[in-house]
This record gives sequence, structure tokens and C-alpha cells, in this order.
Amino acid sequence: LPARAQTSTSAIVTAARTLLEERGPDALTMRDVATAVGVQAPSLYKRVRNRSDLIRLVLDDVMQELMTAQTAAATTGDPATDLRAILNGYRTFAHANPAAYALLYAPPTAPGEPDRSQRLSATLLHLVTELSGPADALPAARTLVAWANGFIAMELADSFHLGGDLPTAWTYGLTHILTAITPPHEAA
Amino acid sequence: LPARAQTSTSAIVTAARTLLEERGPDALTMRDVATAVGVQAPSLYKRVRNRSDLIRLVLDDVMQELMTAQTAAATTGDPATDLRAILNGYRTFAHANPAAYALLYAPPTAPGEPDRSQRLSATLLHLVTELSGPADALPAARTLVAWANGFIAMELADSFHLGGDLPTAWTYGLTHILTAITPPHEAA
DNA sequence: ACCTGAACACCGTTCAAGT
DNA sequence: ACCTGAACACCGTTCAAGT
Repeated sequence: LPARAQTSTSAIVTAARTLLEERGPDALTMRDVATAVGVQAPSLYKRVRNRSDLIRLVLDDVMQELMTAQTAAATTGDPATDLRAILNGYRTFAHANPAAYALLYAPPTAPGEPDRSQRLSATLLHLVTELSGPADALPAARTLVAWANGFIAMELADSFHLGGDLPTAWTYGLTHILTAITPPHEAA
Repeated sequence: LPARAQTSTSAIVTAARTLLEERGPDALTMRDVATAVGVQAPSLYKRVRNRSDLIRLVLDDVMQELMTAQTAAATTGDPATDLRAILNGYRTFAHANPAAYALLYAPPTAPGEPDRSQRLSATLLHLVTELSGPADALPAARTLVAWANGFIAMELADSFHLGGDLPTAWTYGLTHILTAITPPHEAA
């Protein structure tokens, strides 16, 4: 007789993430995830607390991948170069995983969600400190991250509706903001 | 005998918007909206096509309010001053209507959503053109809008987790980006 | 013309029962 | 220990029936 169906948390998370990207957040149902991993929906509750918890696990998985990419991108030691590489990496990742990225920076439906991007910001803040000096590092880093997230979110939402080249707009923004947060005596 | 319950599209939209802000997007159910306007859920389908359409009407209502605020904010004729006033106005509105604002710039679940922010951008683009000159106006405007939306979204999502003063970070970003998109010979 | 109750096909989630 | 089927309380939406 065939072995009874069995699954694992990581199989569930992978299936959920695939479903999220392929068919959108609303199609991420417990029944469809269960089908994808070969069990019935109630079995999922042995591995995850509920649907929100499953989405949290998916976003944790996404964050870990983003961390790995960030570490791989920041290697030259020159802060401006590394910042460019990191932010370009975010954008590449967002384009490859639009649904997951959108969820990552969406306001949480319920309050009291965890601090997922802390380690991502730490590296970035360090680089910005080298560029702008310690006094302005925090607001400068926030300017950069807010711009990058906003640009990517609008791009994904197809909110740039006046034509023109988006890669050009991205490069323009990145260059000008980096210049703006560099003190005058250090600018090229 | 009492008159039969009756409602209107505007009453439905208002009730939906209130429900959205008070209890979040998931609590915006057809049954609850119907109860709020004093009818049964099926009656709503005489006024709106479906739940997506109702949300679209809510966002149209929000956009019209934002447009009015923008017109009222840009009055001095000095582009830098007017831009500050407009972006500060967005932020004030977003804080007063966080759920609606979040929905406004959320990626659409279904593709083919309408171009809601076109007129908002037109005014902004005009001001940026005065500031940066026509050659760079489009990427400069996109830099500014992307930054503002990103900052506000992160603020609403409670994604700024390193302490510090957020109003300070907002002013820092606004000032530095405006400087960055102003050609050198026009800078103060 | 508009509202209603009943009904349908979905959800997330629980739980007793199986192995 | 994990999976299953049945069940519960919800959804959005449709539709025949009322007024």
C-alpha cells in the first residue's frame, strides 16, 4: 500500500512562495498550498499556526535571500560603489519576486509585526555613514532606502505613467541622491 | 408602515471608506458595508459591480480629496516652496488616512488597473520642470515622488526601526533631494 | 426600480477519528 | 506523531420573489 502523504515546513513555505508569485496573494489559500505539497488543508496546521504565520514564514525566506544577495553585492569597500550594487540588487530581486517584495514593504494588516529588515539596514547604514559622516547618517540612509523602496513599489504597481525610460530614471535618482548625501568637500 | 430601506452610491462609498480606515482592508466586507448603510448585502450590487469596484470608488474618492489638497497647497509660485507644501500635504493626508493611502500605492492584485494619479503628477512635474529644467524634469520628478511615497509607506508600515526623529528625516530628505535636482548654478 | 431571503461556491480553521 | 473527513462560521455573489 502507498505510504501516507507527508510534508515539511520548508516544502509548505516553498509551495506558498511559488503560489504567491504565480497567482498573487489572494490565490495563496491553505487548500491550494496543501494540494501543492500533497496533503489536505488541515494537515498544514501541524506545521504552521495559521495563514498569517505561513505568510510570515514566506517573508522570512525572502528576507534571507535578500540578505545573501546584499552580502554578495557589497565587496569593493568603496561605499558609493557598494551602495549602488546593493540597491541595484534590491531592484533586480524585486523584479524577479514582485509579489513577495510588495508584501515585504506593505503595511501589516495587523499591528505588532516583527522587525524584518533590521540586518539589511545595518549594512546600508554603515556604508552611508562612510559617505555622509556620522551626524547625518540616519536621515541620509532613510532618504536612500525610502527612495529605493518607493521607486520599486511604483515601478511594480505600474505607477510611472508618463513614459520615458525607467532605468534612466532609476540611475538618475540613485546618482543624485548619493551626491546629495555626500558632504560638499567630498563630492567629485 | 416604515419606508423600505434605501441607500445611495455615495453613502456606500463613505461607509466603505470609514470601515476601511477603522477596521482595515480585510474588514471591508460587503455585509458590513450593507449594514452600515442600512440594507442587506445583495442590495449593494444595484450600485456597485462588485467588491473590487467598490474599492475602486473609494480610491477615486480619496484621489479627489488629495487633488483638492494639492491645489490648495501650491499657491506661492515658487516651485521649491510649492513642492514642499505639496509633499508635506501628502504626508499629512497619509497620516490621517493610512489605510486608504496604503491601498492607493499598493500594487494592484489584478492587472489592468486605471491610471489614478495622472493629474497629481502633472502639477508636480510642472513644478519640477521649473526647478530642474526640462531636460531632467521627468527623472527628477520620479525621484521626488518615489522618495515621498517610499518614506510615507515605510513610516506607515513602521519600518523605520532605528529610532531617531522621523520628521527630521523627512525634512532632511526633502531638502537634500530638492537641492540635488536643482542645477548647480541655481542652487542657493 | 429597488430590496430581500435563500442559496451557491468558496474561504480559514477546528476536531474527533483513523493509522 | 501526523493525516483525514466532516463540520463550523464566515466570505462574495446570484437570483427568484416580493413591494
